[in-house]
Amino acid sequence: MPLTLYNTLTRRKEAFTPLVPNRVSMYVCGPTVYDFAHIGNARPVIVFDVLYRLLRLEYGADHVKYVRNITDVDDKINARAAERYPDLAPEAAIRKLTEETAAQFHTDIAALGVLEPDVEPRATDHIAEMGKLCDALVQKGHAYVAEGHVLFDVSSMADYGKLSNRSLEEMEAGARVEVAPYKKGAMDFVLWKPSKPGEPAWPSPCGIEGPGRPGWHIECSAMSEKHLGKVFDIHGGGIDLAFPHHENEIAQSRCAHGTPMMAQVWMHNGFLQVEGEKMSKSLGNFITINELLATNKFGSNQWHGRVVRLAMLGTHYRQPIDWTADKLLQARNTLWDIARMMHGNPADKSAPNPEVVAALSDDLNTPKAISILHGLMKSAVRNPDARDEFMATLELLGIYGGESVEDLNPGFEARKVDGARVRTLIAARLDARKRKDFKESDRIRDELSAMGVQLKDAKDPKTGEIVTTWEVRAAGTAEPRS
RNA sequence: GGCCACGUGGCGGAGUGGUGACGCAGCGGACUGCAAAUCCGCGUACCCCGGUUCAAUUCCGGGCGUGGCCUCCA
Repeated sequence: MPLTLYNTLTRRKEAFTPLVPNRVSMYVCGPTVYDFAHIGNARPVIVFDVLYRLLRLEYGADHVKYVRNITDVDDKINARAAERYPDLAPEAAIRKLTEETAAQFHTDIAALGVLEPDVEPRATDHIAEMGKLCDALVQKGHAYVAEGHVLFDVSSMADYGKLSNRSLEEMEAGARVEVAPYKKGAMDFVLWKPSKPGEPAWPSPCGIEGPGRPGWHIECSAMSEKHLGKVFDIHGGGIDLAFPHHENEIAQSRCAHGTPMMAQVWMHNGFLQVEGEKMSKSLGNFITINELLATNKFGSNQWHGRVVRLAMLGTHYRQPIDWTADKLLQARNTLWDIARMMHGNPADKSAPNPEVVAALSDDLNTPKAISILHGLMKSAVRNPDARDEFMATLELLGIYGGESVEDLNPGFEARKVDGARVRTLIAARLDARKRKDFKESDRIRDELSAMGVQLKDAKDPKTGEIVTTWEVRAAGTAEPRS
């Protein structure tokens, strides 16, 4: 199936061909680990996981290398570490903070059903590589040393600004911040900077005497080169990173290596809003992945990770997404339907549905894929033979992993009912129904309903016997249809 | 101010130069003692104004609205 991807660099959808035949390399900007990952951070994690799965399907699992980094050196980290662990030495505080935060990140996104990347490099393990990049850039005249800093000279690169489609003149005209006196050009950016006491510090490159630390963008240039090479296939991240982060990555990597491109395809997921507003701490609508999964803070419910994932994939990745409780409710209903049918059905080695593969191959059209999925679900209800393909398709999207309805209903334990008592009451009701004592049977049904138990009567197709099944309704605003 | 993205029915959300994807909700019906579930059926949607065209929601221009980015900063 030919794969088409929208390339921010050209502002077009383009047919995708790996640079090295049958070998796909992908780099996605991961988190800066200083705090809980928020729901906006979850979007690229989920979106590029779908792409990873699709690429593995097309090229084979061993032919795709997916690198997603962890940035563990950053001013925000330094500040947060000092704030949270004032009694520890700076270095120990930073290590503690970054390790804890990275572990939390892994826990949170594992619930979203994402595969692990092939390599998850950390910035602090690549300081030497960053130094080499600095050296190379200075040697080639693309960077200069000033007051202990290494700065990239943007005027040395003819097409700087191509990714974000802005010219140097425009950017300089729009600059709102005072320019540091040691910079040659207003848009020059830092590759390396001196460390003050208490800040993380490494031996500086480019002949600088004092210790220092890397600037923001250099870590991704270093890590992508080490793990994927000087030029690779796909680079992904949020649209907010296009400028300056990715623009500067391109500048560093291309100028250091003398290559015409860094990655051939640049993909950016759209921004996320919450209930129609920008997500920000000051608006009080800031929501972390963990809060979604483990608290009732959003939409008065806990949400299973698969529900979060399905809700996220309901919007095309390049579109802005408005994160609402209603989306989660709809996703949960859909997953409940899936779980009712598929729970306990072992996964099969079938191929996923070709139409869904085609939809995903068209620049990851997940909403269309999900719509096709609804049709597959109908077929699978009627025809158990269709379930293998359905399951394989669910697997490709990563939206269902064999969970039961109860699994998909976090917080279920809190509402747990006495199963033996429920079964006794159901038996009594069936008995009353046989006697046509409908008053009594309705009374029992109401009693169960008050306990949060919903009954469903069905006839056994073979015997004609009435079989009653039951489910516990979820708490909160949205009553499931079960 | 500059650059960019988006604006589709009650809601979500694809897509297309000419027969109203799909889901949720809603309505009608079948089935059921009732209820739930299930099944069948039901929708004069494309922000506004111009232009191109036999034909525009789809292309072009302008407007309005929403959002993003605009240097080492949170």
